[in-house]
Parts: sequence; C-alpha cells; structure tokens
Amino acid sequence: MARRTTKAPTVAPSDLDARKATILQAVVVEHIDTAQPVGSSAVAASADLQVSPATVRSEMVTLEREGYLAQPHTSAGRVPTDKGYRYFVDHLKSGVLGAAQQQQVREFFAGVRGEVEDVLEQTSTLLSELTSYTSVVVGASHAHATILSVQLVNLDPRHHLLVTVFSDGSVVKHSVMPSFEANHVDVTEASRQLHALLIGTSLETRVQVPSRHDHVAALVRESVSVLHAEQPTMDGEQVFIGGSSRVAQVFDGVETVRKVLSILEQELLVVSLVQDILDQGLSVAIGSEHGFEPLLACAVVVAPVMIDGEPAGAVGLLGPTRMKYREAMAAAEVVSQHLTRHFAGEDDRG
Amino acid sequence: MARRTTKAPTVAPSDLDARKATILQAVVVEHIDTAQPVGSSAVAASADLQVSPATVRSEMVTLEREGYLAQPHTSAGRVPTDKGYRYFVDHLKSGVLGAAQQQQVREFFAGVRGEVEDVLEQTSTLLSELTSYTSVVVGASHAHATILSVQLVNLDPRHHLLVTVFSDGSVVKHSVMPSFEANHVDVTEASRQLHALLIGTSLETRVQVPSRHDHVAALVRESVSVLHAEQPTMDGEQVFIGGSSRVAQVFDGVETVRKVLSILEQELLVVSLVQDILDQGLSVAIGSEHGFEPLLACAVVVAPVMIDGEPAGAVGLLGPTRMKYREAMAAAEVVSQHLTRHFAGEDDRG
DNA sequence: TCTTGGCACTCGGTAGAATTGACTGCTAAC
DNA sequence: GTTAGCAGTCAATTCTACCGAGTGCCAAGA
Repeated sequence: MARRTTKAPTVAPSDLDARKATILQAVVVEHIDTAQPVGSSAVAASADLQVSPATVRSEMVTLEREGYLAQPHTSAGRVPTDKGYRYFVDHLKSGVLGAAQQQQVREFFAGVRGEVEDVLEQTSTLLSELTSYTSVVVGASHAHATILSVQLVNLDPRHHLLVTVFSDGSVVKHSVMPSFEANHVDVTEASRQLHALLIGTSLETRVQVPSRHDHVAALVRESVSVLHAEQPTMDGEQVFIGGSSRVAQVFDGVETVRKVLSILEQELLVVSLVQDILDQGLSVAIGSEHGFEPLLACAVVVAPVMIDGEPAGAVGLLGPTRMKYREAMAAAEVVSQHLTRHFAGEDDRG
Repeated sequence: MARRTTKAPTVAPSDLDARKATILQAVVVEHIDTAQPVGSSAVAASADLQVSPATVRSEMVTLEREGYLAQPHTSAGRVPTDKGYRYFVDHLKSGVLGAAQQQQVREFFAGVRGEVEDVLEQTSTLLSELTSYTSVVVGASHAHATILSVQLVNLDPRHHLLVTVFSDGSVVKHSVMPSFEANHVDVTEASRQLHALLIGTSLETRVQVPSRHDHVAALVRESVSVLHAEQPTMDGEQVFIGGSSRVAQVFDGVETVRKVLSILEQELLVVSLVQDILDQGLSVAIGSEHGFEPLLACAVVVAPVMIDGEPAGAVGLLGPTRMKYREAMAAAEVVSQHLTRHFAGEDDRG
C-alpha cells in the first residue's frame, strides 16, 4: 500500500519523502515526551528505519534547512519548529480516547443536567481534567434565536429591567433608565407593546418603534435600542475556561505563564481566537499560526459544537506547542460530539 | 503620649515594648520592599532608634523566640512570620491612596454604568490594576431580596423556563422539566398562579403550594421547588476575579502559583474564604490565619460593601504575605466605599 | 542592668576551572 | 547513498575556593 512512495522520485513541495517523514515524526514524538532536544542516535534507535545515526544526521540537516526542525545550539539535538508540528499534526491518524476517559465522558454526559451555562461550565472542567490542559468552551451567541418573551419590570421609578427570553433558552437583562419617572401603568403598557413588537423576532430583525412622544413610547424605544445594542459587541457569547491553573504546570517560565493567563482573562480575545481558528477551517493552531503574539508558545486545539447542523459554539484546549496532540484532539472531538448530541437530545425529547 | 510605654515594666502579653515594635516594623517594611531576609545592621541603620546592631541583634533574638521573626538559616537575616505581619498590620495607621490612583477610582465610578454584574466585574479589574494584586469581588446573594416578577416561559412541551426577577435587580432562570407534556394554556395559567404566589416574597419565605393533581398544579409545585432549591448551595453569590495573571508575577515557585490559581478556580471556595474573614471581623488574613492550606503563602485583604446598612458583598485582594498592606487596604477600603455609594446612589436617584 | 565593640563562626551564594557528555559536521571508505 | 570514525562544539555539571552578610557570645563600659 504505502510502497508507492518509494517509487515517486520527486515529491510535492512541502511534502517529505517517507524517511524524512519518519524521522520528523520520531523527533516530534520524542520531544513531546521528554521536552528535550532529540539527537540523531535517539531517532535512529526509536524509529524502525534501519539506518545509522549518521544517516539520520544528514537527513536532519535537510529537515532543518527546510524549516521543520531547529537547533537550540550547535551541540544540541533538534527541536521541532511550528512547521514541524504542523506537518506532524496534518499527518496524524486520528487517535481514540483511552477507555477510562471514554467512560468518564459518558458518565459525565449521562449525569449532567441543569441550565446550558452550567453544562458548558462543567464541560470545561471535564475537558481540562481529561487532558490536563486548559480548556475553553464557547457558547453560541443568541443572535439567531428568536425572542420568546420580553418583559419590562419596574425596579424603581427611574430604573426598569428589560428581561428577554430567547428560544435557545438564554435569558438576558438590560437596565432601562429613562430620564423621566415612569409610573407602573406606563411600564406595564410599555411591556405589553414590547411584547407585541418583539415576540418571534430575532436580534437581527429591525423593528418599527413607535415615534410618539409620550412616556410609553419612549420606554419602548429605549428598551428596543438597548436590546439591539448588545449585538455588535458580540456580548452574547459565553466563555468558560477550565483548569487555568494548568497553565502553571504546563508552561515553563513565569513570563510565559503570565502572558497566557493574561490572555485568558480577556474573554473576548479568547472567543475571537477560537473563532478565527474555526473560520480558517482548522482544528489545531500551532504557535505563530494564530497570530497572537503572547501565545507564541501555545497550541490550540478546537472542535465545533453543532446545533441543528449550525455551528453553535466550540470547545478548545490550550497547551504548549509540544502538547499531546492526538489525545487533545481526540478529547475535544469526543466532547464536542457529546455536547452536540446532548443539546440535540434536549431539544428533541424531554 | 507614647512615652507611657517606657514606664510600664511589664507589658501585656503579645504586646511589644516600643523598641521591639520599631525593630519588628523595620524588618517587615524592609522585607516587603526587598523580599530578602533583613539583618541587624540594616535595621540599626534604617530605624531612627540610636542603638548599635548588636543591640538590635539581641532584641531580634527575643522577637524570634516570641514568634514574630524567623531565620531561614543561621547566617541569614530575619524574616517576619505570620504573627509578625499580624502585629505589623494591627499597628498600621491606615494609609491613603496615591493621588493618581484616587483619581483613577473617581473616574472609574464616574463613568461606570450598566448591569450590576458588569459593574462588579469591571470593579474587580480596577482593583487589580490599582494594586497589581489579584482581586476578588463578591456580589450579594439575593436571599433577602423580594421577588418582583416571576414568569414561566414555554420552550418546548417538556421544557419550560422559570424566570424570576428580584428587587435587587438580579434575574435568574431555572429549567422546569416536568414528566408530562404541558400545553401553552397550562403553562400560562401556572405562570399566573406563580405570580400570585410568589410576588413580594423572598427566597426565605415558605409558600403554600397547591396540592391538586392536575398539570398546572404540578408545574407550580415543581417551579417553586426548583426556585427554592437554589438557596442552600449559596449559588446566588457572584464572584468576579480580576487580574489572576498577577499570581504569576507576585508569587515565586510554580507550585505556589498552581495552588493559588487552583483555589481561585473554585469560586465557591473563594466566597467562603472571604466570608470567613469578614465573619471573624477581620480585614486582613495572613498566611495560616484563614486556614486554607494551599494559600499559606498568601495574605487576603477584604472590605465589605454595604447596601442600606446591610452587608451585601465584599471586595478583596490576594497577594503574598509580604504584600504592601497599607496600599492594598487603602485600595480595598476606597473601592468598597465607592461601590457602596454607587449602589446607594443607584437606588436613591435615577 | 543595659549597651556595645569585638571576635570567631556559620553558611548560602558566586565565580572560575575543570570535566563531562551529548551532540554535531565532515570526511573517507564501502 | 550509507556509514564508521573522528575532531570539534557547547551547555550542563561538579568542584573548589572564597567571599561576605549575618549571627551568637562575651567581656568591658556606662
């Protein structure tokens, strides 16, 4: 089957002949395992190719020239570059999760219940326990969901709460603080009009607001504007980060740890990071690939979560570039599928 | 005024004579500044007491015997113990915030708006920027708040959403998933009954639920039970943690960083930590004082936030035991006052 | 009785030298 | 194209000596 490769004299650009590929793979595997630069003899011993270290060396020179490997210093072994990891990941046959972990995931999803937010939050913990990396779970924005209920509640004469329930089960509140005092009757009437106006629409639908100058109309206008204002900030997204303490174990160098934590604090950044990767159609972004300078030392594994065939969030794992890709990808994959099924099941049955 | 102390031959237990106090203070100040053990000559030079290093040494021996100081090893200087820091903090005249920081706080509270949650979240960021420590902001539970509105929304025949609005402006949702299919009419009627039943009550109020066997009554029962179930888990509390990346700067030792982050991940733990400290009537807990083994290396500064004279949350700062107590306490103090005023203002005026 | 200078001692930290050993690149032979 | 052999490189380790900050103790002085 694979014998073919030896017959092809010229290989496609950015593709390696069988032996180079084997060597590269051996370096990556070894380095992921030991975190040390790996030398020619280690490769010659580990890989099943029957060649001497000297041969491996000369191949490694080529691999280094082509950018797959790098040398920390002259008398050290080789370390994979981002490009090397990329090749490794692209040619990775998808692995499966260990039996114990499979079991853990099954039990989790069998037992989990509660609000969507709680499920997502617990899922992020699960993912990070599964892999010992930091996990990211991004919930869908409700931009497309339709409004099931909207209600204006009087807190005090100048402070009202607009409570909106969406078809995806999310509930959001917005303060409405008009410049005039509104009495109970006005608020109730505004609430009724908002109901008539907004039920069944989504945040993307433009609605016709009353232009009258009375208090009720003003309340309605302000409510609608405050509700629709939310969209551009992408604020509807929810992010849950699990196992951020893993950052301290998995990266070395205080400064790296600080940078990564600092990024994780900015949840909007994390969302856009995950979104970017998905938009590029990738499932892994390594080092420089995601363009976040502070995350140069990181690799990010993502898997989308679907609801009704629509992308509706994602799960991700963040680790060092020398992370255990196969395990991480398998975990993300499995959890995202379970999550997809979980939400599908919740919609279909009771 | 303070001359008195020299006249008292025997001092109260755990109280130090003036010179020992000065020396202890000098050691604490110096060590907070340099992170190094401080020696007798440094103390003799810095403090304004006109004695030789030898005298300081003999005093330090006493201070060590009494547990205020410790020696990392024989030929090193002294380092304050938790007890030493405690004495220092107890005898600290409260400082004031720097002008620039005062200004920053004022500007923040002048400009901040939005939902309570957003304000608290941003406050936690502010606090951590102010001090370069990790901050904790705990929002009040709405256990005492009364219910302003309650509504059951039909998501699908077996899944309904109970949306409750409290007088403190918080909104919570709970899934109600009965074992039978409920039609729209039933849900609407149940919603109406819940409204009649719960408006004006707080979560502490026991209410009389209908015992009939029809769908509506079942919905009402389940809704009430799911709503009241929330209380014991103390789930109403909200925690916002700001600047967790500071942990990596401020502590040394990966393991310490990991432990601290790991605690911060467990938000319930953080709430109870802050609560414990407040309950003890403290504003600072140092090292072993809070009884959280993983936080042995930490000191926590807290300040309560009041609404209507009732404790309604707290702000806190978490740093190393050698943290800058005066600055941290001043920051927590000022921010908690502003926060108190902010919420008072929001309730009183528009 | 308290304070102080003097002194011997301890011990962590540092700087330098020597050594090790894990690599490499090169070359010449197969 | 492959390989053994060999000289060379360089980080990491170990060892040594040493420095110096800091101590405890003591005996003399106020």
